[in-house]
Amino acid sequence: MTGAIELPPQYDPADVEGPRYALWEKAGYFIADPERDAPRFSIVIPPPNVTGVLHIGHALEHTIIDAIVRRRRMQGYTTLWLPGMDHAGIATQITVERELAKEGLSRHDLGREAFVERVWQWKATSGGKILSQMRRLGDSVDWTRERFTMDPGLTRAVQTIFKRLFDDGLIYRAERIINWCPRCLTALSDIEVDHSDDEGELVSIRYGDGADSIVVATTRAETMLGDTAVAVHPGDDRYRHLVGREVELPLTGRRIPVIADEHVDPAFGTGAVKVTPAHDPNDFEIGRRHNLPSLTVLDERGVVTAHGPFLGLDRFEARPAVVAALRAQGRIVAEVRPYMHAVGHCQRCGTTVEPRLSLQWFVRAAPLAKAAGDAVRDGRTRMHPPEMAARYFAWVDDMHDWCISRQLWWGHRIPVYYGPDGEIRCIGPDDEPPAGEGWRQDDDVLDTWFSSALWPFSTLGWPDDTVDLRAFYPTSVLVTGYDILFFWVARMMMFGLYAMSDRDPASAVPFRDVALHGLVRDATGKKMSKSRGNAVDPLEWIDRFGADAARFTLARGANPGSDVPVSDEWAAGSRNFCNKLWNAARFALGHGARVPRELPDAGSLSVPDRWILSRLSAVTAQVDRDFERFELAKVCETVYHFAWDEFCDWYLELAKIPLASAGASADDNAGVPDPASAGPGALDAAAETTRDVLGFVLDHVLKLLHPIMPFLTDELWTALPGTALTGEESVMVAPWPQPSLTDAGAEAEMASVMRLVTEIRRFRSDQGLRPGQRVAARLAGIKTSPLAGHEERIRFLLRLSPPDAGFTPSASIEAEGVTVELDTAGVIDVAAERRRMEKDLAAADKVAAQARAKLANAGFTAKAPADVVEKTRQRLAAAEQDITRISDRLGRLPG
RNA sequence: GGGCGCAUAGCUCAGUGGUAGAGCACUCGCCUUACAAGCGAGGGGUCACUGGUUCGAACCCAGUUGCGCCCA
Repeated sequence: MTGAIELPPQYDPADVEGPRYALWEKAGYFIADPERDAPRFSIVIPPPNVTGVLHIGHALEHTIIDAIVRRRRMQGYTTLWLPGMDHAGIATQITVERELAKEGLSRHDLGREAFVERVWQWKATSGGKILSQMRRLGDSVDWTRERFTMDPGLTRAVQTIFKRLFDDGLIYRAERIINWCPRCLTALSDIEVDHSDDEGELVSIRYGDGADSIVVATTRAETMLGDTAVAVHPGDDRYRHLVGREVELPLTGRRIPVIADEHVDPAFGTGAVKVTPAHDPNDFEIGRRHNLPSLTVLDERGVVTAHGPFLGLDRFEARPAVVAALRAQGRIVAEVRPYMHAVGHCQRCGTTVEPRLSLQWFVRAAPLAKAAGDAVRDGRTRMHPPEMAARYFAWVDDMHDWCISRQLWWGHRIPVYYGPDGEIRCIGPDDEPPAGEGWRQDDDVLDTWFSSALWPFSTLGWPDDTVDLRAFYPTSVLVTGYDILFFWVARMMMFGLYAMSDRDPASAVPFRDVALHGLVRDATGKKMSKSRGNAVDPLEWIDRFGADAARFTLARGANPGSDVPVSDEWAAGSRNFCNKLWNAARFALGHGARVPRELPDAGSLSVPDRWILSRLSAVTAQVDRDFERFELAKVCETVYHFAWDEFCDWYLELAKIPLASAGASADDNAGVPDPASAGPGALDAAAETTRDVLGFVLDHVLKLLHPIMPFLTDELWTALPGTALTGEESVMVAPWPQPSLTDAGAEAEMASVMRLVTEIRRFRSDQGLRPGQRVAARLAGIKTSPLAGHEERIRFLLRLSPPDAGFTPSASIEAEGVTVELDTAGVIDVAAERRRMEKDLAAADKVAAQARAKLANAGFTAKAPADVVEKTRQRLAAAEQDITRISDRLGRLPG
């Protein structure tokens, strides 16, 4: 009948994944049609770096996004997941400069224009590896809308917003202390600096002599060459006599003033601090307040420029040299070494950041940041999990101005021109740059994050009023790591609200929901890193376990806002789950399962049918609830448990009864008890119903799992007869399932069957009876029990044969109101049976004691809800019955 | 120093007032004709500590200890 019977017994993802992705792409399923009459759902990719390759963090993020997007697509939304990359100014420039260096060239040898051209060439040949890797993962992105931050359209967006901000006074140029990387030779914003506690030294130096001397402590002795004051607290009596006087700055011969400033902490060190306005942000502020000169003593590479013996020394060479020279003069009063203190490092290259006084462009953050905070405060944008909003507020409510100029060539060049007479002109994308003698454009480019901050609308065509922009902005959800809440989320909020300020406030936000995920960690919760050697390569996982297994492993750990531990073992477990589904489908297809046009009416459904359908309804509803709350881990847990522990372990086993009975020969039918009353017609009808229910449940399970495990589910779904009824060729575009029937009675009945079966299995296991061994048994009392209709099912699951003429029960077990008498051919392990019963007795005793204690408490019976009291009474009664029964049996055990 | 969070089985984590759970790991028995990447059964927890609220606390409150992260 179906070719599906020939499915191999093991699932091989390698056979399936590539062709299936190609099929989806060819069919155009990923493409969003904004003209279609349907609700819309959009997500922009957090743009990976053009120099990057797919790492496990991307795999996690993309799994989450793809799952969300695929479900919405199945729900009928016009769904856009927009892919693309950012140009990664510093990283890309470093990469290409490194290539050039192999040819013995620097970017200056090429010149700006040729260098930028060279970067574009590099991008064309070596950049964007991650895009093809995303296909391996199954990302259902709309490739026709792929964007890059340096594209003409996005560049136009950058120029447009720069000009607007400039005209609104929200962008300004100023000489400030900024974070400078002496290796990348560019300014960095505050958040591109990573702080760590490093070993250093704290050196106390005596400035001046005799009564006019004062001791200052510093971790950066070499900067003393640029000191222009010593500051003390105005209320500090120790130094009151010195304020207003001058002391001699050692090694330089300069005399510098002692000043009083409120911001000096009198309790720290000696209470006196050296002031180097050109090389320390705090000192810069002190300098501004007191009109101190700023003396730059280090150049852009961190080399000493102050004339004297230290000229030309690197800052880290100059430090010990300065200390040695001071020591020689007897000016070192104290040294603490090692001294742990916070040191900033360039996020890209790790070099110690140098605070540097320079002329840079800044975004005035306060008004933009306030709007960004308010949008979350008033619920226009919701954070998941909500606790994360606290961090967001802490950042946006106290945001420093953002340094946006970078001394690079790769990036969006600042659209500002300087005239011969000191004019400054900012031009928009459609303006002619000023021509004429003496005009030149600013040399610097903008921070990459400046363009990334526009991503949710620049990618949709802004500043033009495009169809896409109208259809897909605001985007529905932003999925990203909590570690870049500041980098990205806050800035997209700021720029989105600003650029869209002509819209109503509720639809000016760049996204309605922000779903934050954590970092992927190893099995013991350690951060993954190349140096530690514990990093997982997602492509290797895909090769070894399949993309679906890799995705399931990640999704299964994806609790909102929490880190995600993973290991090879867990990925193997996910692969096993894939294989389980594969085999469940193999069984079902081999037995004629097909998706019915509609479910058979309730009257022709068996109790197991109604049970599994009822459970499926509950699972479907639960999956929907969890998807809405971005609880991917719970989605996985729920479906995994249903598919494996309920559908496979119980329903499929029970389905073998009607399937084997119908039209089967006596031989095929071995072991399956014939219901004496049913004729062949009834048997066939039961089998047909079972085929329908099997197909129905399988169809739903595959749909529910498709967002997480797209490849396997589509492979099986398309093999399942009946799925194409409504014309869909792929589960990707099939309608998302809805709960069907609910039947609490069937659920309770099946729960009872399962408890009984498990109880007898326990006996069999304790007695060492092999699983396959048939045992003659009598189910006494079943006819009058609630399980009356289930005898053949119980017999089948337990491999119990009917009592024959010589039936001699050697053991009996009472459970669920049924007494199961077994003929174990006289062989019974009495000791094992005694252990089993004593254990049951102890358990019942414990339950009874707990329940009795509760009921003895007058407060409990008086104040607890009636149903809770009643349940406790029932529990006690049941336990007491068990105690009586088990004690009685124990007493009658031989020996 | 400020803020946020965490502490539940060997490991990683769910569980937000009413009988402590899952995956993996572990023990025993099984090639039972969908699946050994499997099947059946089992062991394992003073829910960090102390106090409080409550008839009842893993859960709510306060404090303590330890750990993590963000910011300065």
